[in-house]
Amino acid sequence: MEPGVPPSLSSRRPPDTGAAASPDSRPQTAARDALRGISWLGQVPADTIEALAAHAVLHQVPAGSLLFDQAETPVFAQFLLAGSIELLGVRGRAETLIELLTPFDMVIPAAVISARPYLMRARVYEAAHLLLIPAQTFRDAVARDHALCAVVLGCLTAQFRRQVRQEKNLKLRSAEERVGCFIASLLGDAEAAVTIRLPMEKYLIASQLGMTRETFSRALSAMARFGIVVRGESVHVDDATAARAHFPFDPLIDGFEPITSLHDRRA
Amino acid sequence: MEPGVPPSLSSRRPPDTGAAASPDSRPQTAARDALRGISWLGQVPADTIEALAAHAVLHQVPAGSLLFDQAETPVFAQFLLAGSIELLGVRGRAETLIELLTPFDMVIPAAVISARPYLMRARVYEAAHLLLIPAQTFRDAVARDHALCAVVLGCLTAQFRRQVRQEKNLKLRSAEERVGCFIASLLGDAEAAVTIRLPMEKYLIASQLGMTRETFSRALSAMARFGIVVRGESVHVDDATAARAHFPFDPLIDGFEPITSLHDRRA
DNA sequence: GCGGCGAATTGATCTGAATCAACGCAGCGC
DNA sequence: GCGCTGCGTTGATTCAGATCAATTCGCCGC
Repeated sequence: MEPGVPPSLSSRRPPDTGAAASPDSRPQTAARDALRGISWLGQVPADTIEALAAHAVLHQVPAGSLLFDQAETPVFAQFLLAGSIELLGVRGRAETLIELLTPFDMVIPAAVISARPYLMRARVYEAAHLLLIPAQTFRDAVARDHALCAVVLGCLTAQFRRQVRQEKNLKLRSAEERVGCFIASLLGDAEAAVTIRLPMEKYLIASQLGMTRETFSRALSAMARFGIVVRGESVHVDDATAARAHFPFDPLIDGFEPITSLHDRRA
Repeated sequence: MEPGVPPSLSSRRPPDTGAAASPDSRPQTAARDALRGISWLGQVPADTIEALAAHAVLHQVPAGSLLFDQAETPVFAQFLLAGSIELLGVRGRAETLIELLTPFDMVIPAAVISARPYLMRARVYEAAHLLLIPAQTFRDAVARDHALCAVVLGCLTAQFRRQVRQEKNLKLRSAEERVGCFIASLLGDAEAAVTIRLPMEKYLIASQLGMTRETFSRALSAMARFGIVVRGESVHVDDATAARAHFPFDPLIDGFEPITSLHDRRA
């Protein structure tokens, strides 16, 4: 049933074996610096950051690894620092991609916060760099620190809205339109003829757009009608303005969804 | 493109005209009682409840009304006290149902919290009873009161997880399976033959299950194979246990998703 | 050079569900 | 009574996109 299931079906390596962390002479320092690097945690006071860092572990995970499976109970709160992670709904053998996470995001905070079983499988797409904090430690910190609670709320808000956007894209546009809009989104504000490069392998893009490789390939060919010619990973567009006109940007579907905090918009 | 668009296409009555509220000699008292009636707000201290109630308005809205449209900026935080509300993704003429809200839930807190445009249209399904709080008042209260922040986080968490469940149901099951599982969920723990009643009109169920009336009707006929016979709004099941076996309950899709607060599971 | 392998392309076919269309059958107003 | 209108059923048709199958391309190791 499912488009885009990567071939390497995971060298099962649950992070539960916290031991395998990258060795560091002062691990807490590294963890603290990593947390500091997440800009949307900026509002969180230093002592809470320290408390989290004290129990944190940094982890590198190769592509294809299973981070956790659905029905498992969250053991760690996880921050994605690099790479990407696919979140999949699973039923028997069938998998369906629900979302693709990129830095700097949390891995399903909804399950961690509610201390209930994951509803999705998480598999590493591109080799990832994670920061792990024991789930209970994290929940305690959220319960104690209002500022942390507020930024987690902001993070979850962004994830919710991204999911709505994704669902609208899938249900309101045809496969060809999705491809066209995806290409259009790569054009930036170019005016005339441009040649750009696909940002990743095609089967990867296909699964993000919710279709099979074959359908994606056919849709790309069909783009020729609009002066969009794809050869290999390079995309030549005769007239960027015209292309955008055919596949108009919809801010309520395609727009970027930043993680914001309550306090950001007080001003 | 869309299943289940109700006929009465909204007697546009935006709540922005806060005036139309139900008259009450002591409106704040009524609002406070309403807020007290929302059990998941239990953790929130009395003075915050009072502050919210002071600016709150109670509102009754008939079926079919448009609460707000996508792209609008939230004016009120809204609590659904009775009735139901459909949340729709819209593109041009096409609508697609994303979620159906029931009491006691907030109406897209994600947009209110982030102070960004709604991504969905909200239309009243069954005549609704709402409590409105000016958006900025609500955001300020969340920014000031940690407990309120925590329960809103819990509310949003539940909504996120419900949406994941819904998406899995749609993408991992066929139309017929969805219908079967829906029927099975109505059986409770009956063992042998039972006759039950459909909880609402069929076209309504169809749209909740993400299909057209026609497809739903055909699927119901097909249920006869499994000893499930529908006539009018009554459903006769020959063997409830067998029916459940054909359409097994999946706790990661069908399960109920309660609104929980961080503090609930401290014990 | 060769062989092998996964990604990509292309074509043929299949299928689930939407769409289109016609009709039965309630309830309601007059 | 009449006709209306909205729900529900049933049948025929269409269609987008998945699936199946066959090839080609590009890349890597040797």
